Amino acid sequence: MPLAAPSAETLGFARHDHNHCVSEALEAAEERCADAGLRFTPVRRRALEILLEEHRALGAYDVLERLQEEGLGAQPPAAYRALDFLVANGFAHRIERLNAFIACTQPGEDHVPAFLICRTCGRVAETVAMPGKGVIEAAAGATGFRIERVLVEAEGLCADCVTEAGR
Amino acid sequence: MPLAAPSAETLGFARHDHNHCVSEALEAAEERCADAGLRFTPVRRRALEILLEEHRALGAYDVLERLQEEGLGAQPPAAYRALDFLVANGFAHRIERLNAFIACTQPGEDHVPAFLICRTCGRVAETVAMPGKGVIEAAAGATGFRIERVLVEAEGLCADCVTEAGR
DNA sequence: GCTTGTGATGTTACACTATACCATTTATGA
DNA sequence: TCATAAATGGTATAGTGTAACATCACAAGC
Ligand SMILES: [Zn+2]
Ligand SMILES: [Zn+2]
Ligand SMILES: [Zn+2]
Ligand SMILES: [Zn+2]
Repeated sequence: MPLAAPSAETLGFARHDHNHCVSEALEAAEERCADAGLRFTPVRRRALEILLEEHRALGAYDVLERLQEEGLGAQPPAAYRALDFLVANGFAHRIERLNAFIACTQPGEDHVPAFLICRTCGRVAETVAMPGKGVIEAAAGATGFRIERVLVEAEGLCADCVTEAGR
Repeated sequence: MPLAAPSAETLGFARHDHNHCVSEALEAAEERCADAGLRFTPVRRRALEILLEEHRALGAYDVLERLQEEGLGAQPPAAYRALDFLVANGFAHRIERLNAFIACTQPGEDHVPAFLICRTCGRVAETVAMPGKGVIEAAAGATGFRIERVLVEAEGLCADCVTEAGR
């Protein structure tokens, strides 16, 4: 590693060794795809890597832009296809509020993701929503609605931005 | 009422007297705007009425189309402005998952709305999310994130569509 | 009445997000 | 090898949302 020092950047809102976390996640994805008989093609791999590099939500066109720089697909469908694959197989999530995508922080584990979105700095943290205990589930049960997927996204200010604003 | 019989249609997923519910909600909105010093203009009133008429989520362009038929604004901004007003003042909600809007079922009351979205028939029911008791709030508190707004949207099959599919 | 400021509306033009569709290539498996 | 399915390339277009500026309506104060 000649120039760039191994960096500790902010993931979600916590610090960690970023280089390590990216490569590890990619390896894990590779392995999981092999096991599941999924094709982890160059475009899909690179798309995931792009999402992992930034720990924030990226729009499909942001991803496309980076893919284009490397000759991996030049049109919107290329990005959407890769992202759809990642979302469908649990490697990434879509943030509806932002029309954007983010790498999953616990791929492979069955979970109901929830997101904390800072409206100032745009960073996003993934956490987990309470499974099966909410009032929503109760209301659904009462009316016979069968829930297949729950989307939870919270907007507000992250700790750093609260401090900024508080001064 | 000459031709159309006073109808009992489906609100969310429950039956009710629809004519009555629309007019009542409009009157209530009128009153609340008067009290709060808000201008409940023709476009805004009609936009709310449109949302109330259908008890489902409508896209901004669906609303625009209906407004156009009556000469109330011909361009997208007209619809978006009216809808923004309704959302900002609690008369309607935006469903992020659908890029659509729906009239609030309990305007005036401070609540965290949650939605049940049927992926087959497209109907949407509003219920309430548990305020302050979820794991999300706990995770937010732990990291110093200050939540300002929470978005909860559940996708699945409504009772009718479950029955359909079950056969 | 007139002025003035604010908020609402009209209008154009454009930016951003997403998909339908068809042709071509690549991998998989009989 | 050949048939099949999956993935990609590419065009075009649909759908969603806003910036920016001009104009209009209204209410408060002179
Ligand atoms: Zn996840
Ligand atoms: Zn922040
Ligand atoms: Zn509501
Ligand atoms: Zn249904």
